[in-house]
Amino acid sequence: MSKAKKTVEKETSTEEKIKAAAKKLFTQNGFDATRTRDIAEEAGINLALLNYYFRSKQKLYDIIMMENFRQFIQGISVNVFDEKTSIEEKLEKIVIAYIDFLTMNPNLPLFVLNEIRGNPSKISAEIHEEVSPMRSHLLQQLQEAAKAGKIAPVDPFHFISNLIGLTIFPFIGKPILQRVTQVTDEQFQARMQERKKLVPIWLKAILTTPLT
Amino acid sequence: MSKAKKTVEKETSTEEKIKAAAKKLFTQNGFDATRTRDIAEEAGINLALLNYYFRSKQKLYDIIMMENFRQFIQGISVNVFDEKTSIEEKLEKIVIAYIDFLTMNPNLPLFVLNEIRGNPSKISAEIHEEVSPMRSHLLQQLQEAAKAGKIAPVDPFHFISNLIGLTIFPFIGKPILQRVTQVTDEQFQARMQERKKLVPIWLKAILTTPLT
DNA sequence: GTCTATATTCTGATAGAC
DNA sequence: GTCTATCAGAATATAGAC
Repeated sequence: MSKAKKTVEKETSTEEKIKAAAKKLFTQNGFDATRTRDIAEEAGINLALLNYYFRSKQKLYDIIMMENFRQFIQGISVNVFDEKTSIEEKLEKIVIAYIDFLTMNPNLPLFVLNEIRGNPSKISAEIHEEVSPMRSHLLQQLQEAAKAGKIAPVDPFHFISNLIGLTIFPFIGKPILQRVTQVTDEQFQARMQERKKLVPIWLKAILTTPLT
Repeated sequence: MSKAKKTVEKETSTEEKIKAAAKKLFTQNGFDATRTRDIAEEAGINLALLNYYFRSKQKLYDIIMMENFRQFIQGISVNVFDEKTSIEEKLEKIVIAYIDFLTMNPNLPLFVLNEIRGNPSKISAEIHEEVSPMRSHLLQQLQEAAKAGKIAPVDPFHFISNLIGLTIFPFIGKPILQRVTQVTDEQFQARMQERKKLVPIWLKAILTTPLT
């Protein structure tokens, strides 16, 4: 408090403006389709500044990408490790957290999937590190439920595929789904809210259905 | 038979070679990340020939894209319109056809989704034209089943989301799924074969589960 | 139809003034 | 820190010989 500050400094810094613009365009269009000039314009700054703050387009992209990915997987991590909640509750919470998160970041899943496809090894380490414990924890709890006879034995691959497919896919396929089912943006949002309670019910149904 | 032909002409034409190479690279890497030089090299021809046959990279891409998309949606169309088969049978056939098709073209879904995101209006007309009758037919049959009390009333959006999500998503998310569930390529293929019979069972379970 | 060589455009990055 | 002007390289597209 000794030194008087010029202003309250509420404005976002140039660096943050660039990152925000980059996140928007990169997640929307991917790396190759995004021009550094477009990022600069979107950020309302000059092209040279982009290279002043971040050394190159690639470095900026790497930073954005990692932050995106961390967000993407940590959207659910909070809810997985609580020892007290039952597997049913846990699934409910995971699905709700995912849908809420993706409602705020609808372009992220496709972006992440593209990134992984184009650069499999890069993100792999990150995935393994961050996701692995969650997966183990969740699957173990499922196996215990199966042993207790509450659900049918679970194949991890199918379970994860179903969980993610039912939860995330609508966001990935939103344009095609809306076109095919003639659903407006508002209706789409409403449907996703419905799925918060529907998907856990369906997952339970899948888990308890005998495989004739 | 009057004129003697030089050879049996089994070789694919230059135009076809270019299209095959373009399909491979475009679906693998997308539009921007694919270089015309790479297409030419992959096709075993000269770069100039690419512009000789197709006016530009964009025009070539448009052609490939449309053919891909037609394949993508027609993978199921054959099975939808048969009046005699029950809704259960129809779902079984659709899922099998889809999984078989995607096993042969694993990169197509992500490619198509990206294309739609980057260019929503372009494909929209195509979708509406080709898919609309199938959707109507299928959903009508579902509604009749619901009226007959065989299944619960169905929301078209949720049903289509579930059908596509459970069937297609594993192909889109293959890299991440394999990493998370520690599954090899061979095991992945085996799981997809399993899903041919599992997904229809699960869809039936979802359709018959009361929404408490 | 197919090639080589070249023109043209685009884009990431930098130099240098302020 | 921020800008203008510009460079260097890459990529698409074309001209013209064969």
